[in-house]
Amino acid sequence: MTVKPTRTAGSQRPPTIRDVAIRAGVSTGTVSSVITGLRPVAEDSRRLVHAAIDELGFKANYMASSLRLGKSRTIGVVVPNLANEFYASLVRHYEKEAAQIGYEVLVVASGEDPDTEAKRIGSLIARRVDGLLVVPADDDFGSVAAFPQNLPPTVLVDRNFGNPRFDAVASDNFGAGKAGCELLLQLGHREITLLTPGLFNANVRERIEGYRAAIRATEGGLRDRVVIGTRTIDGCRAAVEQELHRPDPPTAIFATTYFATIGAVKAISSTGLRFPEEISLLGFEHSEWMTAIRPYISAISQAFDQLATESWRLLFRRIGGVKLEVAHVRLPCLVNIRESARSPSAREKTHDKMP
Amino acid sequence: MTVKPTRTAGSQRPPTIRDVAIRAGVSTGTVSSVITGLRPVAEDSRRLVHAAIDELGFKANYMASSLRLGKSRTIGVVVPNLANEFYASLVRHYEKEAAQIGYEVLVVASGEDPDTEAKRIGSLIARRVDGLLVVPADDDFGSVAAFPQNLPPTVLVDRNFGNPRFDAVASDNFGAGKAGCELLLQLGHREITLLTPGLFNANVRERIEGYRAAIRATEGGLRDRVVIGTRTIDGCRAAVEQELHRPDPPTAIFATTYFATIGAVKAISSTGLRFPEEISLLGFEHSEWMTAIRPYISAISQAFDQLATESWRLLFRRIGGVKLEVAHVRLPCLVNIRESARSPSAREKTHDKMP
DNA sequence: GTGAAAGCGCTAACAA
DNA sequence: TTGTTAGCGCTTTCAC
Repeated sequence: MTVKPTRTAGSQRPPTIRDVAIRAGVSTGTVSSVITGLRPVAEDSRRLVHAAIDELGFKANYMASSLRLGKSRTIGVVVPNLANEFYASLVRHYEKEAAQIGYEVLVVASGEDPDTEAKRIGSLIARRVDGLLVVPADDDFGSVAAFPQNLPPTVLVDRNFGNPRFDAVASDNFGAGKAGCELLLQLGHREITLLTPGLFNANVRERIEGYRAAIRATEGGLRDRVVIGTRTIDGCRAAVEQELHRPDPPTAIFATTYFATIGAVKAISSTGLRFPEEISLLGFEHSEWMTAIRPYISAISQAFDQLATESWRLLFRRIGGVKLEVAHVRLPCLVNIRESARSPSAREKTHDKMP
Repeated sequence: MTVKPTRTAGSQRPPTIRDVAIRAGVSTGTVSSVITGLRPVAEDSRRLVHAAIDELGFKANYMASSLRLGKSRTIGVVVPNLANEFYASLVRHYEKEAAQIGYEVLVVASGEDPDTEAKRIGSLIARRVDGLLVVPADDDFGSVAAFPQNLPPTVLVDRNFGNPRFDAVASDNFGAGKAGCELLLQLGHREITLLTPGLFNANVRERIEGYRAAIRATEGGLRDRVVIGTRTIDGCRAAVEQELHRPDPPTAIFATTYFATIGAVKAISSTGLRFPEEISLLGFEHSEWMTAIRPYISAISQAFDQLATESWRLLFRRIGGVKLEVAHVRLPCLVNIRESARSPSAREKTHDKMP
C-alpha cells in the first residue's frame, strides 16, 4: 500500500480537501462542512480549516463536487452566431445572471446549422449542464436525426416559439412587422419594400405577415413588395441595390433583421441617393452605431434584456420545479423613431420637377 | 445491500457506463475501451456496446471522466466586457477553435474590475479549466490580494503585455498610435486631437506615446493635444464635444479605442460640423457599421483574429509543454483608410471666408 | 481481449 | 460536534 503524499501550495497538482484536513488536524467531513456550511462546525475547527485553506491555496474541485451532487452549476448557452450583436448581448446578460448566483455559462455557436447545433449540444450534455438556453438554428429544434435524447431543462429563445416540447420566449414578430409598416405608412410612404434575408424562419415570416397586414389594411390598394436577400450582410446589400435600381424604386425600405439592416444601409450608401431625403429606412434591432452617424437609424428592436431575463427566469423555474406546464412568453418589440425614416415629400418633389 | 437499478432512456437520471455494460453484457472496462478506443476490443463486443449506447441514449459523463483524468477539456475565457465588439469577437474565435478540438469555453466578464476578475477566475479554477485566456482588467494582472494562487496555464491577451509571469500577445500599440498620427499629418492636419478614455492602461498610454512621437518628428513645432474622456462612450463623447467647442478646435480627431471612436462620431454628429469636410476622424478597431453610413470611418484596427489564434496557440503550447520560456508576441495593427479622414482643405477654405 | 477493483475529490448518511 | 465511509461515473492497472 502506497502512502498518499500531502499536497502543498507549491506542488504540481492542486491541494485536495484531504490535504486541508490533514493540515488542519480534522477530518475531510469537517472540512466539507466548513466549506458548504451545511452542518454546524465548532469555532475552533472552523478557524483551523480556514487557516489550512489559505496556507494551501485550496480551491474545492468543482468537478468532484458536481459529480457527487449530480449538478454542475453550469448553464449551456447556444447561439447561432456570436458575430451578431443581438446574440452577443444575450450572452452578456446570461453571463451576468450566472455570476450573480455562482453559476457559469458554457457558450457554444451553432453557425445556424442544425447538425452542428446537435453536436455542440451533445458535448454540453456530456458536461452535464444543469440547463440549456438556446436560440435554435432552425424552426424545428431537436428534429435532426443525431439530436441527443434526454435534454436537461431547456428554454428556447427568440426562435421556434411554437415548439410544444419546450418553454420559449420570443418577441411579437407579427406586431413588430405591422408596427414598422404602419409607421412608414403614416409618414406617407406608398412604396415600401420589405427586406428579408430569407424565408427560412418563422420570425421573419411573421414580420412579413405583419407588414402585409398593415399594407392590406390600407385603403389605397397598395401592393406589398418583399425582397429576399441572403443570410449575410452582403446578400442583403445586393438585394437592396437591385431593388433601388428598378424603374419603380421604393421610397422606403424596412429591414426585418439586424444583418438586413446593415446590408440596407450599405446599399443605400453606395447609391447616389440622398439619405433619408430620397429613401427612408427602418431597421431592426438596436446598436450603438445607429445613433452615431447621421442620419440616425430608426429601427424596431427586440427588448433583448427582457428576453434574456425572462428566459433565465423560466429556465430556473424549470430546473427547480417538477411537472410544470410548458410556458410560452411573447414580448413586445420597441419602436425607435429616429432620422432615417421620414416622410417621402422630398423625393416626390424631385419627381415633380422632371416629368 | 441495495441493488442498483439499471437506467434506461426514459428514466430520470441519465444512463451510466454501468447501464451500458449490463445491457451489452460486458464489463464497464470494456465499454470504456470502446468509447476511448485506448485498448483493443473484439468486434463482437464493440457492436454490442454500440447497440446498447444507442438504445440507452448514453452520453459519457464528462465530469466523471474529467475528475478521473485530471483535465476538463475546458478553457476559461475572461474578458472585461462582452458589450465591446472587440472582446466579443475574441470570444467568437475562441469558441470556434475550441469546437474544432472538442473543447468548450467557459466565458466570464470582469467588468474591468480586478476584484471581480479575481473572483471569477477563482470559480474557473474551481471548475478546473485546463487553461485561461484573459484580457486583464488592469495592467497588473494577478496583483489583487484575493487573487487565486496556482493558476492553470494562462495567456494574457491584449493587455498587460509586459507581465513577466505570463505568456502574452498584444498589438503594437505604439506603432498604431504613430501610424495613425502620421496618416493624419500626411493628409495635412496640424491640429490633431488625440482622444483617450483615460490613462489607466498601458495600451492607450503607448498609443499616446506613438502619437506624440509622430508629432515631435514633425518640423512644424506642432503641439500635441490629448483629450481624456471616460471609459464609457458618453464620457468620450462629452470630451470631444467640449474640444470641438474650443476657440481653437482641432481639424482632426484620433480616437484610441473602440468606445472612444463611437463617442467621437456621436459628438461630431451632434455638432453642426460638416463631416468629414470640416472635421476628420480616425477611429480604432473595426466594425461593420464603419463601412455602412457615409462617411465610412477610417480606423486603425487590431488584427483580432491573429490575436485570437496566436494566443490560443500559445496556450496549448503551454498546456502541452513543460518548462517553457515565457513568450511575448506583438502583432502589428492594420490601417484602414476610408472616408472620415481627409485633408483639412475644406475647413481652411471655410475659415478663409470669414476672418 | 476482458473483467475486477481501486480511486480521482468530494458530500452525506451514519455512528459515535 | 465530529469522524468514518460509501459512493457519484469514469479510467486504468493488474490479473486472467
